[in-house]
Amino acid sequence: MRLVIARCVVDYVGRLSAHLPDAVRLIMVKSDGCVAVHADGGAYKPLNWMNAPNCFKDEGDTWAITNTKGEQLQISFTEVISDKTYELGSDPGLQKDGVEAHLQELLAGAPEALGEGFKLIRREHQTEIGPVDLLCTDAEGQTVAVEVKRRGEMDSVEQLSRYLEFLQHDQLIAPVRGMLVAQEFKQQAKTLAQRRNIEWRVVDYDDLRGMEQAQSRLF
Amino acid sequence: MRLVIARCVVDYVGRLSAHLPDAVRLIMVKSDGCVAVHADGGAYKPLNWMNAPNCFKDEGDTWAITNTKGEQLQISFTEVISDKTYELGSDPGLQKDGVEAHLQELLAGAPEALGEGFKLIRREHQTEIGPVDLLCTDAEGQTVAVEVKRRGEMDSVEQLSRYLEFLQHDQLIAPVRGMLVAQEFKQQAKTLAQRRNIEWRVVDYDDLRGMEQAQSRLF
DNA sequence: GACTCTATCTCGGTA
DNA sequence: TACCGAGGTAGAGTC
Repeated sequence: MRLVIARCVVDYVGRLSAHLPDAVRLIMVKSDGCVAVHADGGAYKPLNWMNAPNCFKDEGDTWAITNTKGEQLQISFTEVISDKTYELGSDPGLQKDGVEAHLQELLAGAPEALGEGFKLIRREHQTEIGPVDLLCTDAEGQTVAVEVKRRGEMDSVEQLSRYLEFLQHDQLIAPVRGMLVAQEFKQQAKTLAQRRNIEWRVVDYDDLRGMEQAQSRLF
Repeated sequence: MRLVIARCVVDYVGRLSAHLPDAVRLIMVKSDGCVAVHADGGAYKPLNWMNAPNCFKDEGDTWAITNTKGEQLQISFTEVISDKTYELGSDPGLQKDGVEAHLQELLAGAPEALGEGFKLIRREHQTEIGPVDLLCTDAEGQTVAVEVKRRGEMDSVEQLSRYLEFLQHDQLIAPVRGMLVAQEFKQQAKTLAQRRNIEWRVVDYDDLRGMEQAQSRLF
């Protein structure tokens, strides 16, 4: 990784045009070739950047970095204060826990957490406008389309509404109930769900984990 | 700005849990107190971070950074390779050109780009649930609610649908046509728009600029 | 402070 | 490759 502290002017032309007047900044060049220009503030997002893969041209006091789509980042240096390169080696990578995918996985393994007699038909059921997280049947054998979220907000209700709109026209599946499942809900989401005749249910991540472990001990 | 190159283990506990095994990384601390942990690859997004404002506790070989929501980032150093601080000064900031606001501006100045005989009634027409980008009349004098986007996606169709729902109940305005305008559209957005009886139209940014310039030369 | 919407979103998955 | 959806989305603007 190359770290350059320098006074510079930066221009980006691509999906939009952006210009940075002359000032001292950090320019980070990673070993995969991506470049980021950071100011000393403003969270982790750089002011300007160019992802890998790209073509890097060093013209002395100006760098011209172009990607395959023709977008270009140009950095003109007026004063280089520091220029150092470090060997970092490869990174073992980030391990995440507690995202939506895990919640969906746990629910697929324990559909009865959604309601008594619930059985899983399939995960990621494809429709014309995207995949429904879980397709189940309830105790009466009626189909239930389930949308799983970490937090239930308005757009979750709309997403499920869209799916239902299409599923109700699928003769193999209709009629369908809609159910929104999340660890917490915003009041607005509950209100909208009720108006749309969509059920909502709070599930607890740790409880589900417990159920899964209890089940795995049974077999 | 403080730049530390170090072998370290990182843990984040907050909205999710994330763990980084021991490896050499760059830790960037900006003057506003935000912290970012970068690997030597993977675009500009850090592996882990904590935005400002936060409480930074240096316990020697471990940093504990906590924000007001109780989320915590913990960095344990096993070997510090470099630790340097630079004065960057304040940044004049980024100047952008070519975002949605400009597209809306150009269309407001050239409504005929939306269809023959189109005339602008007003921009940012307020409804109970938010502003409609452009309100126009078509050649027949019927009102058209126009939503402007850089890219037309499903969310855009939903947004316009919501507005139309309210506008159709406004006796001064109804009946209203809905039109989605963008530089490009996703297929699913087109499908959903068609189902909702919403028109969609591709416009070209450079063409619009040309129209505007041609018009300004006329007067 | 809460809500809404944009973003050179980024990033990972999948067809 | 393109498309789709999640995100510790972040960040800006509005109310």
